[in-house]
Amino acid sequence: MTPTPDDPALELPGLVRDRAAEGRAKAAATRARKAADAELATVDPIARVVLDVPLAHLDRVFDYTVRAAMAEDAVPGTRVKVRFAGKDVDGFVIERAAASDHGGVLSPLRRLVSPEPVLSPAVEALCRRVAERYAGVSTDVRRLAVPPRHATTERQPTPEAPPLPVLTGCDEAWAPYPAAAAFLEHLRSGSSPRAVWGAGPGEDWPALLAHLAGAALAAGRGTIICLPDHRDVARLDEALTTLLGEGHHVTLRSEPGPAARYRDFLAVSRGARKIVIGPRSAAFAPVQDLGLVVIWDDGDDLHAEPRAPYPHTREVLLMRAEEEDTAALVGSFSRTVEADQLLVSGWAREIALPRAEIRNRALVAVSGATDVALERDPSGAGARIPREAHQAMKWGLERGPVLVQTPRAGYALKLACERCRTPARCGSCAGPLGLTGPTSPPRCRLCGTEAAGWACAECGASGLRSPMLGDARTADELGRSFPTTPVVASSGDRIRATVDGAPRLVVATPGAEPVADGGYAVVVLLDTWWALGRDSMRAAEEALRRWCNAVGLLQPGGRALAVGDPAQPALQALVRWDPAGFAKREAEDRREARLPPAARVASLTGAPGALDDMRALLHLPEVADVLGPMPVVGNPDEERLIVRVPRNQGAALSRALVEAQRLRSARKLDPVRIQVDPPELLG
DNA sequence: GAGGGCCAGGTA
DNA sequence: ACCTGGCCCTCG
Repeated sequence: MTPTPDDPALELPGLVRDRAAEGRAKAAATRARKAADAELATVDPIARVVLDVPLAHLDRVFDYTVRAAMAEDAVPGTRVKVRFAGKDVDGFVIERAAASDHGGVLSPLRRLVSPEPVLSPAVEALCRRVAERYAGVSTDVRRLAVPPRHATTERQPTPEAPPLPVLTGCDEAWAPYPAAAAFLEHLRSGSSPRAVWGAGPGEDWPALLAHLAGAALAAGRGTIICLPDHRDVARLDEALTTLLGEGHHVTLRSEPGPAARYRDFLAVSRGARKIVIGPRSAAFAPVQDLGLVVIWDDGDDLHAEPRAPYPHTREVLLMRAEEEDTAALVGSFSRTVEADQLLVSGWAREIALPRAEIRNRALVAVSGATDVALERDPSGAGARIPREAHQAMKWGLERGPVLVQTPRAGYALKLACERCRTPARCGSCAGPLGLTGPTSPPRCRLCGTEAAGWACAECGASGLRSPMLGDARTADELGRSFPTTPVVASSGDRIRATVDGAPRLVVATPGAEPVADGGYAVVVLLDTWWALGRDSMRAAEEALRRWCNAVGLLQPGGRALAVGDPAQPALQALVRWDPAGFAKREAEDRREARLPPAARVASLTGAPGALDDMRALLHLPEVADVLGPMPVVGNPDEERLIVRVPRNQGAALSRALVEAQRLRSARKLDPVRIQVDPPELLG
């Protein structure tokens, strides 16, 4: 535009003139804008806005003025665009106010993205509490809570819910649990009972949970039920549809895509649906008149959110129950130490089956896999599936389907020399050899090279044994033992959701068990030693949970047999169907080890230098204990620091961590990842 | 995150 | 007298 002047002095007056003209235009524009700005909303002209910026030091509200044109629509919970530090930033209106306590000049809301209030006050409060407790940024939590906007979907109206059918059968379904009557009564009368529910073996838990949601809805109260995986969600979805018909509940999931996800979310936020089921993210659903929150199988690690700030669904729901004063139910076939803590502290009551009723429902036994049998049959097959197990399967197959739970996927995972038991190695890369099927030769599990003519490097023997057997091998073996019985396998990426009630053998890995129509006649648990031998503090608790979930699939009066060491406490708890008692023992161990839930623990991960200055910025409670720094497995560039406080200092710990993170993020220091009570610390 | 003020220390 | 980099704070 302006030609480059040869002589700056000569051109200077021109520049001055240009500047003056620009200045006048700018001033006029400012005046015009000021005039428009001056027309502010007459009522509550201030909007408090949270910015969609994941920075700890910006995790607070900022005030903006609301122009008259937006006065009606910029309600709490709406998405807006605002000017922040010279840039356009997304945010949510949190509240409207008559005045601001900010000393400086306020900018106006730049744009109302949509008049749809998607962040309800209750959910906003929840996001803040979750962020506080997990020493994270509330923006991260809001992203878990509010799905991305889909404009087309938003323009469509949400169909109203049909009239609620007459509900029957709730009290009958819950009748076996004596304490359930009081829970139901309180739920219906609008108060907020809280319970830990130990479902009995063979329980049709989806039906019972559907009844609870129905009872709440009949009392005008909404329900959220979180379940670990999509198969559990599908089962409950079906039970709810059976009980209530279509149109009373939504299933929040991510699979059907952003449009469907947003449509279902809007159906909830607009109040047209009051029952929400789904995995983790459903815990944040903006259910109106929320009256009940439920978590099923809270020990499943799928309930732990893998994204920052790593909240656990159980904790989110329990916070919600407190904040919104709702009823709460923590249900499962097993019992976590955390659920036990709820009972011990008196926060919740127990809903359980009387012992006599448990005995009516299932007979659980242990069959020892003895060393004698191992000696006799070095392939291990005879010992893995002892005579008692075969007999139990035979008994079951006369009555219906039989489930065989075997802890490992694959065929023979590891091979060793038959004579000297030296692990078999690949000739070209020294990787471990394994079998993938009954007819294919052993292969290297690393490079895939076939090892057809293998001979042991130590002793020269050419025979291989497989000390570790997979579920495919188990299915194979059982197929030979029961030649006329159909055998189906379910594991890994080939999971079968259901089987009918016809007699058959179902071989499945834990968590992949199909649901049998009418329940299994018999459940056999193989290789129980393997699950117990995992290198994890929670190995026994997790093993028992998986066994209980399998035994949970029995038909009434069914039998279960676990193959393993009868002296093992976890197996004894299974035989007595006493996961509650086992959780109490585990709780005692954790208390002694000063681990959650007896303590609150934070894991701080980052570059060594970052951890050093983090420590300098951290003003921990007096009682805190700092462990480490220690190296992080699999990442040589990072170290980890563990900070531990007694449970009642948990809030103080989180506050200190947040404060340090604020300083760090303002100073652009290297990031430190914080995880509060990380599940993998124990596992 | 980006931009700006401020101080310290080095540079012309 | 001036530039540069690190530090720290503000941003509505």
